[in-house]
Amino acid sequence: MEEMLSLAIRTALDEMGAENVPFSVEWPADLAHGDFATNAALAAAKPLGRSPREIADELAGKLRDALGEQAASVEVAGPGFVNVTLARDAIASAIRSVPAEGWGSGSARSEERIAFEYSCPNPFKEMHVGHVMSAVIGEAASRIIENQGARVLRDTYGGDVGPHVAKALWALRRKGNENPATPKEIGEAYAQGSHAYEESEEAKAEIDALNVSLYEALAKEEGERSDEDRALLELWRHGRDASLAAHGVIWDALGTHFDYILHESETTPIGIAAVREALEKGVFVESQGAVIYNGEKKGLHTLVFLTSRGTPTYEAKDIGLAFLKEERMGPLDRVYITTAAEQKGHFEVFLAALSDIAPELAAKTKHVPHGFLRLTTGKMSSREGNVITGAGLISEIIDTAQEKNEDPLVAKAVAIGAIKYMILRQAAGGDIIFDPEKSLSLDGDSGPYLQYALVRARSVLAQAQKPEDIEAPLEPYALERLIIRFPEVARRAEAELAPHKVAQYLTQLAGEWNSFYANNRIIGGEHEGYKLLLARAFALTMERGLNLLGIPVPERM
RNA sequence: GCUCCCGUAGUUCAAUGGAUAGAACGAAGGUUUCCUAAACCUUAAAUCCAGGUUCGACUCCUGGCGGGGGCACCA
Repeated sequence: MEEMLSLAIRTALDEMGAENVPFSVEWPADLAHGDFATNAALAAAKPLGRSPREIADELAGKLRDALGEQAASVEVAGPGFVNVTLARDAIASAIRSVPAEGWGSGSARSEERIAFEYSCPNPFKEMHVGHVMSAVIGEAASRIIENQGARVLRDTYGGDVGPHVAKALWALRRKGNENPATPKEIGEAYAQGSHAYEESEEAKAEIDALNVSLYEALAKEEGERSDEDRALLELWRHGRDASLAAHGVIWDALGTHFDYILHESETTPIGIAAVREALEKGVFVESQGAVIYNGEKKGLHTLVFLTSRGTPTYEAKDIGLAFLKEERMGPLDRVYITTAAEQKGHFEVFLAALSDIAPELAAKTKHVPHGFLRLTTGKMSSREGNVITGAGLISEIIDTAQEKNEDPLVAKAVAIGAIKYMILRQAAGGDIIFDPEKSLSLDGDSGPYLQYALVRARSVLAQAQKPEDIEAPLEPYALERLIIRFPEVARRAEAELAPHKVAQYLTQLAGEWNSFYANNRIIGGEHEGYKLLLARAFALTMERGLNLLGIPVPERM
């Protein structure tokens, strides 16, 4: 419908001599202004040298002819907007034809193969809320992209080598723990190692040495490894496996999964080789024993890629990762990488370096920054003991949800819905302010609000006879006009990679449904058949919308 | 110091350069012989400051004030 309108406006403008004037077709904030509005007359006023009202009148006339029975009215309003209100029959027929499958899907990306990286917790550390945020955003974005026809390959990438691993391993060895099984043991070991690293010169030296030893042991062929290497690697594998198993539990709870789990230990050799090769070509330079990328030439920071000890930093590993993804997951049309916004500067330098090494890889890579979850009670820090782990957040919210829901499955769906909505309701990239005292909202602007609206609609449908298509009431409900916008909302959310657009829309939709529900008797009321069709269309829309966000739908509430 | 991002009701967030800046929480009041009151209906309440561009500015530009991130051997 919107496309048809755009085309009609374009044609009309062409006839009036305003060929290349850009214009927009938008949804008036107030439904009283119609279903669509265009600023075309305002935009064309200057180039045509005529008054906006005059052009708007002419344009409205042309649109009336072009749209025919589709439009109930085409009116000029305000300074020169042209508002189009859809005809009752056009709306009703759109409501009747909402498909049971695939409603709101598109084909804009149907030929594309896309890698989406998110969550990315490090082994040897507990998953914290940042990784949960990333997982929620990444899963929703992946679904929104898939909805436009693309094949999305989800991947997560973690640092299974590096100083943080050395700290954990060092502490585990100190305690004589050769087979750590729980994330808690590993998390504590990491904390102890970090502490020792800062407090003791001796420990620092040992940990640095251990870090290098691990890199070296990994780089050797199995036959070249010493007993010491093998023992270190075994401990390392135990720790990594235990961490990954714990992360898997949380990913499951969040309803996400990965097609590829990639590790820094795999990207390290590729990254080092690529950086060394590029060093010879002058992409990197040596400075104080380290290999650095001089970002100043592109207005960026200068960053170390290979340290003076010969170990790679995560920028070098990311170079390796770009190649590894292409090799393992490719061919890829686009590569999305989600990280915390604080890494923006680092990412720019990485991308600048990559564009010098492999421009085709850099060109298709896009960074998706996300904010932090911040506490109203102050900054999270392990010293303060107010760090929220992913597991802790989830179990806390489930406890809250359980107060109203005895059924654990329902409580879980409500809790996960609440967490996901909290993260997805606002534009990704900004911090989320979380008040642990108030916990999080299960009323109003919340995940459960959306779930509840859907559960009620389904309940009505379950109790009613099969919807019969009888006459629609003369005046369309606001709910109807909102429902038919869904495909366009989904399309825009993908184009702008903005899951919150879906969340915002669904909240408005749920509000409109709740209002309709409260003010209209459906079963046994007037126009029962049509109202049931409307309830069905609403339920399908909400269901699809929640699905795009990855928010589960409980059977009842 | 350099650089990036942000500043909207008491609070947490929306608003592709458009019409009367929209929700929710909180506040005040109301709604249940009727399909689930996690709901609905009312009311009060906001664009940091000063310029500029534009028919039109929360949005773009300049300057200020305030907050946050980043700035080489962590990730």
